[in-house]
Amino acid sequence: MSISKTYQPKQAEDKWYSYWLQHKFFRSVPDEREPYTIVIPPPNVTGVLHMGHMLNNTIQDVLIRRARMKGKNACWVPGTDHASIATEAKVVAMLKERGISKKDLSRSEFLSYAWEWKEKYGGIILEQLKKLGASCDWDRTRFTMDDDLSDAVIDTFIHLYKKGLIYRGVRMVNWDPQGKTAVSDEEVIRKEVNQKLYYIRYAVAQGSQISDQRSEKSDFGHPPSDFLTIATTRPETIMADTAICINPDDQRYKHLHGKKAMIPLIGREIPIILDEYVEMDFGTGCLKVTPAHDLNDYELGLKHHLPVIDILNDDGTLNENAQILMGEDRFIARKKIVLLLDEEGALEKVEDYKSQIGFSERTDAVIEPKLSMQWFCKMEEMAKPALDYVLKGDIKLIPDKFINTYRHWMENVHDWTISRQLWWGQQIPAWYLPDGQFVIAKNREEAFEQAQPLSTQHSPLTIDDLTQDQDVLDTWFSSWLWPISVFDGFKDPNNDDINYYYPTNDLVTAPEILFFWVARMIMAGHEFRGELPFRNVYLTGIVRDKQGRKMSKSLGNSPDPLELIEKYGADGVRVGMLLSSPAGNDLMFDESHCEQGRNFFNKVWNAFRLVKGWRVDKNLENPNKVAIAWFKSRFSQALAEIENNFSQYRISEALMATYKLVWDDFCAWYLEMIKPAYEHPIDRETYENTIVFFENVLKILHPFMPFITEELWHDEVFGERTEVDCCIVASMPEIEQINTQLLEETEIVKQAITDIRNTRNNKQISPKEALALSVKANSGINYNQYRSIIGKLGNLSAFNIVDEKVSGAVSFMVSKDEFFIPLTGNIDPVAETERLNKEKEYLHGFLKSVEVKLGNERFMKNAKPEIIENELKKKADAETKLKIIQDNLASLAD
RNA sequence: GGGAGUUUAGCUCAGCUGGUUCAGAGCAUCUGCCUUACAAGCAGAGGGUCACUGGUUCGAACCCAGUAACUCCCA
Repeated sequence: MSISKTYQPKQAEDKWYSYWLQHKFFRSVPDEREPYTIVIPPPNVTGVLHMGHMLNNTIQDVLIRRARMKGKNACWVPGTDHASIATEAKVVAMLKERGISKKDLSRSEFLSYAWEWKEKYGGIILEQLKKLGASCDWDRTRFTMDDDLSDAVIDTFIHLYKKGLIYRGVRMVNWDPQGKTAVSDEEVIRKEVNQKLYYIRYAVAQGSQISDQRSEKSDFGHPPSDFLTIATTRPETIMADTAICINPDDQRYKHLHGKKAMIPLIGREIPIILDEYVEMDFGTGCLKVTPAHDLNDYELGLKHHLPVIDILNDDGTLNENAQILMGEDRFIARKKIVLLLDEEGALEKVEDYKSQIGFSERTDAVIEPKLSMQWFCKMEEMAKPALDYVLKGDIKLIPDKFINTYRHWMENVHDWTISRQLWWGQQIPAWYLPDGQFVIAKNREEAFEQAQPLSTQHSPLTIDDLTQDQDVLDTWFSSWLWPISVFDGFKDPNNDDINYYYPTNDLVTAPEILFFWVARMIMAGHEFRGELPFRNVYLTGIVRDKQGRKMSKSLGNSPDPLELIEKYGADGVRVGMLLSSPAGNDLMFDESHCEQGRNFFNKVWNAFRLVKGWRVDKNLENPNKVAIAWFKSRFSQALAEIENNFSQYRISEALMATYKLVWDDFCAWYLEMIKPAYEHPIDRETYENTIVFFENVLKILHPFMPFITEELWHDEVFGERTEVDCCIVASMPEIEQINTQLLEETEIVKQAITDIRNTRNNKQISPKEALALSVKANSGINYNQYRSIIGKLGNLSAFNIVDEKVSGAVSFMVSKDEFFIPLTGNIDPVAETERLNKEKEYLHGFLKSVEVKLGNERFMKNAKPEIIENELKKKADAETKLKIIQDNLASLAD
């Protein structure tokens, strides 16, 4: 069987992915092996694969494949999230395109459109993950609105309600006027925005005696006692003002105590109240208090028992309470009211002003603080044990710098707004009686039973008198159950799956959703199973572009992952994603990383072509015993390093260690050491060892580059393979004995070879021209062992081990050993002397610093013995080298 | 405004308990090679006042304090 000159990723990827599926290698069922479990952070059904997913899922797949090869029962559970706001927005947009308005649809009509949309597009992202090579157990695919998962949501709602952890109340919430729903604090993105600060005059009256200045503009505003000035960024809300507040200590406004002010344009009278909350040096020191439209004002209003006047409709337009500009959008109203105020002479000035404004994560609309009736979940009680898991180290956050952030959040946790004014999602199981009382029940029948005794009506209550709450639950209210619900832990709390797979092992996710999701899963795990949901949380970074900007669709700076796969192969992209992404650090994505990944698999492919081309001659002796022994040791050494990196979740470092082992040690050194001359056969022993090494190389590469490794695994050079003898389920090589002396000596040999090549470079001698080399071994290394390696890689015609210096030769020193290349015609004694003098100078300086250290009484007294010993050794080594150099200088002078 | 983090080669990052004259890797750069596995390559090389200022120590990239710049979270 011949092998093509280059690797064809696309073909191999399709072939092996379906082969793996067909042979159910991703499938996991409980057995006697140790489980290793990851639940996927379910991507939104509306999602298309972006670079963040690529990074996240590559890491998960590396972990899963590695665990599988280490003999664990590896289970990666995939699925999608119903993402209520995002999906509902998508469906509304789709309907709009078809000329249908949501208003004209009943709830069930709308939902049937939504499900239709979900069936059509909801699976796209999972299909895309397959292209990446994700080895999920697809038979276990779940969706957060599957019947069982929805049941779990409703049951937990009821459970928490009964426990007193869920309540209903009027609160100030973040209102998204575009999505027309409340959103949680975590879904509000704050951005700094250039705004205007408007200074507006309010007339002041004695008690309730307000003069009719309103009609006489000329009188307005001259004597300071006649008006006060407030500063606001939101002039359109003045109609909702219910007080003016000043600091009681503010000397400027003592005269206003106990008086009243009048709102311009509408002439409503409001009290002037005193509170230390007001900062005297911000704005004018007079604060307009608008309880309905500002959180702080709302709290101030509660304290001072102020009325609440809400002037906004759900869509952000002004309502009849505003008295003026009714029906206008809040931003248009702002512009118009400024003109009106100016006309009336109530606008003093306008300044530029920068401040933070909240935007909806989902719709990007400016968030409006709004009072509304919502459902809440109490967090404090559940946060406590969830915090302890992390503080005690039962759950590890990687990197651990996130522990602080986590603690800070958990200690200051506030109640969670769980209702959303949407249709797509789990409808809140609250049922209202005609008189406004409500019961919490799983369905209408149960609700009716509970409701009957409560009824205050004269006529008997009928089941149809009940109406269910129109709102649905926050998406995260289903996501937080994910690690339990994917194993049916609610429906059947003692089933084999949940008992076997739960708690899961690792969770790989973005730090942005540490609180949204991770913290709440920990709470849910404790609340509903009395156990943590996972042991390690690997927090990835954000994928950014070269300029450090977050990759996003709107910026258009994100490459299409599928195109990248097309261009560099899935293996190339996987390696590219991992090359530079330590946990918790943002990843500056650069396509050149993928190129590096592609070059890497190309290297592996070509190395394979070399080995595959060899012909074995059984009669040959093995001349490569040292090379083989060296690579064995080196492989184990690297394996230990890789192992150690993985144990600390340093995945990019594990990849780099693998990369260097394969490229440098295996290809550049080992294969070059043993490579037979062109068209010459190889001995059997070397060949067989090399085949085993290659197989081991494929194994350690597999988690990073699953496709090419599987492709090569099945080549005939490895002998017959059964149908299920695949790289994906091969067992990882184990660490064997490491011969440290051999490794150290080989490093010296490699350095000597480099120096030979260097000499060639400097003297412009072709690599093809064989050279003679002599070594005076002062270190005790037996160079006979390395004769063939040095001879081959250095292209030597002779290699002599000598006891005396060779005069008239180019020389170099590695460790303590001296090497000589007789190149009489080529030596420049002046340059050589200069070089040696430089070396001498350096060693003198070095020696001096060591001697100073050793002569320092306090060093000798305080330093650890092994450090002193090391310094003594350094001294001795330097002295030996110095002596050699001096000898060389002397012989040059002859 | 409060809290956290970062700052080491042109770029991306290592540097674990302070101890090889002030330091490593990959990529990029430069020089020479189309040497029948690989130019997506081979062989070499250069490149750093470890952000700044002080302190602790026999000894600091590492510990402490302050300064600056950037990033993130919360208000």
